[in-house]
Amino acid sequence: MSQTVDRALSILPLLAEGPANLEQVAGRLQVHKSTALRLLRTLHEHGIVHRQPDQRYRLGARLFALAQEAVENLDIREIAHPYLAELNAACGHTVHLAVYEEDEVLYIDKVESRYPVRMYSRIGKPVAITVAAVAKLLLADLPEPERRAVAERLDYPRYTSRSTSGPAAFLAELAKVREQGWATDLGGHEESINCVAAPVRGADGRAVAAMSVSAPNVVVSAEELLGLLPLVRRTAEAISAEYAGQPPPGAPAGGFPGPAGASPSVSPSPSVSPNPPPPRKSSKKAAP
Amino acid sequence: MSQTVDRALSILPLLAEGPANLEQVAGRLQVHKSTALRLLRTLHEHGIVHRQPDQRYRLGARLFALAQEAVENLDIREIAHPYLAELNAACGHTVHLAVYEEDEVLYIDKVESRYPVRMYSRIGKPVAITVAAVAKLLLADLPEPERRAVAERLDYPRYTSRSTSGPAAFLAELAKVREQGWATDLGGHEESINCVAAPVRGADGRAVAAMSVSAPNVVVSAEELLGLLPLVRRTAEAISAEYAGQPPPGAPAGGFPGPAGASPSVSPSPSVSPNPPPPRKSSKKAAP
DNA sequence: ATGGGCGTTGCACAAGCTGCAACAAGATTT
DNA sequence: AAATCTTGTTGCAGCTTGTGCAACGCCCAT
Repeated sequence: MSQTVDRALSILPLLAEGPANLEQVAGRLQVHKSTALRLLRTLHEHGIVHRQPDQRYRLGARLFALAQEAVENLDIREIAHPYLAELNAACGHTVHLAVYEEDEVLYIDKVESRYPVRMYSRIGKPVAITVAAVAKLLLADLPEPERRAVAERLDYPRYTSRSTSGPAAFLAELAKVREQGWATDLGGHEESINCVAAPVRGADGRAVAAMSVSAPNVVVSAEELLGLLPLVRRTAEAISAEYAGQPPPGAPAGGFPGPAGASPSVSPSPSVSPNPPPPRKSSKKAAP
Repeated sequence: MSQTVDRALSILPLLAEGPANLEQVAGRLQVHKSTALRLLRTLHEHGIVHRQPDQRYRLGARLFALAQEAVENLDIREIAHPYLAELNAACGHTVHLAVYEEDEVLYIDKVESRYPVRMYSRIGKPVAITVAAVAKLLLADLPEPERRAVAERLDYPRYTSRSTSGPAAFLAELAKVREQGWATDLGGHEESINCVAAPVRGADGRAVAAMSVSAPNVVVSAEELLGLLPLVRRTAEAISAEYAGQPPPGAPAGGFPGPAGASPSVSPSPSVSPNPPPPRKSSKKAAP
C-alpha cells in the first residue's frame, strides 16, 4: 500500500539472508542507490539494521529486542479466552487454561461447565501436578534433564487408585504424552472426573500453556470425552497460531483476511454435535 | 530520513508494548487515522504486524522470524552459550552475555540463577549502559573519539547513590576498565546487586561481546563475587579463543578448528567451591 | 430507534520521495 | 606514483506518492 514502506520492509528478509552492501540492496530492490541509502538510513536510525565495520548492513539486535518485548507483553489468557469460550459453547463442559511456573502448574483461566454438575477448581490454584492432563503436557515439554529433576522432587499423593505412583511412572507417562501431543487424566485426581488436554505453543514451538476439557463421568463417559479430543486439539492449535501472530488460515499472503469477521471460530463447527443443556449462568468474567 | 518509513517503524516499539487499535496508533504517531491505517496495512502485508480477531494490531509472526534470524546471525551467542551454562553450573548465579550496538548494549543471552533470589533482567532488553559492568567493557573498547562522543550523548540516570554521575566520571571509569581488562558494577543499578564482567574478544582483539555474573548481596557479598573474577575471565577467554577459531582445549593440537566437538570445560574446575541450593519456588507472576 | 465510536474510502493538494548526475574516498591496477 | 575502478554520499528538479479531510458504513450500546 505504501510504496516507500513496502520497499523498506522488503529489505529485511533480504538482509536476513546475510549481510549486504548498498549496491546489492539497491539491486535487489530495483531502485536507485540513493533511494536504497535513504531507506537503509531510516532503518538504521531505528536500530532495525546494523552497519558492520565493513560498511555492510545486517539485521540489528534491536529487532530481537522488539520481538522479545512483544512476547513478554503477550497475554496468553487474553488471547485464549475467546477460544475457550467457544469450545465451552460447543461442548458445554468446563474448560481450563494452565501454565507451568516454578515447579507448579496453575490454572489461569476457566470457563464453567453449563451442566449442573461441575467439577471444583479455581483460577490461580495450583493443579495436581502429577495427575492433571494439563500438567503432564507442560512438564512433558521441559528439556529432558529438567523434566527428570522435577519428576524426582515432586510428591506423588495417591488421590485415587489411578493416581500416578511415582517418578518412574510419571516420566513414562510424560514420554508418552510428549510423543502423542495430547494428554488425558482419567480419574487420576477425582475418581469420577476425566479430562482431555492439548498444548498451546509459542512461535518457537515451546508449550506456553495447556488447555483442557473436564467433565464428571456422570455427565459423559470417558469415551465420549475422548471424542472431543480432535476439537480440543484444533482449538489449542488455533490459539497457538493466534499467539504466534500468524495470519488466519484463509489469508494468502498479501491479501486481506476479508471482513475479518469477528470471533475465533476454530473451523466450520466441528463434527461433534454436542447437546448443551439450557445454559446456566456462565461466568463471563475472567478473574483477579 | 524518510518520513513515511520513519513513521511506520515508530509503530513497532509502540505495538511491542501491547496490542493497540487504529486510533491509538494514529494518536501516538500524531498522524491522521487514514495515514496510520495505510502504514499498518503495509506492515500487515509484510506480516510484521498481526491483526487480532478484535481488530487490534500487534507484532506478528514474521517479525519474530526475522528476529530469530537476526540473533542467529550473531554467532557469538551460539558459541558462548555452553560456556555460560558451565559457568552457571559452577557458581549458581545469573550469567549474562551482551553486545554493543548503536549506542545500546543488549543482553543477548542469559542463564538463570539457581538461587531463589534472582535479579530481574530480560534477554533483548537494553541494559543500563552507564553502570552495567558489561556495558563498561564494551564501551571501553571503542576507539577514543567515539567513546568520548558516546559518553557525551548518554543520559546518566541516578539509579542508586553509586550510579555513574556523568560523562567525566564515566570516561574515567572506562579508562580504568580498559586498563584492567575487566569490570564490576557494585550496586550501581540496583542497590543490592553486584556484577563482575569480562570481555569476549575476536581474533583482532576487539571486544565483540561481554559476559557477566550477577548476584544480589543477600546471596553473596561483593567480595565473594569478586572471588569469581578469575573464573569469569578464564571463561571469557575460552569463548574468545573458540570464537577466534582456535580449537577448543580438548581437541588434539593442530587439528581442525572444526565442529568444536564436545564440551567447553574452561579448565579443570576452578578453586571456587560453590554451594548451589536446590531451587525453590519464587513468586514470579504469570500472565496477568 | 437513535446515537456514538471506530474503521474504511475517495479525493485534491502538495509534501516527500525518486532517480539522475556529479562528487568523495578507498582500493586496486598499471 | 598516477590512473582507474568501485562504492558510498550529496544536491536537486520533477512528479510520483503520501497526506489529511470529510463523508460513509458498520456495529454496539443506550
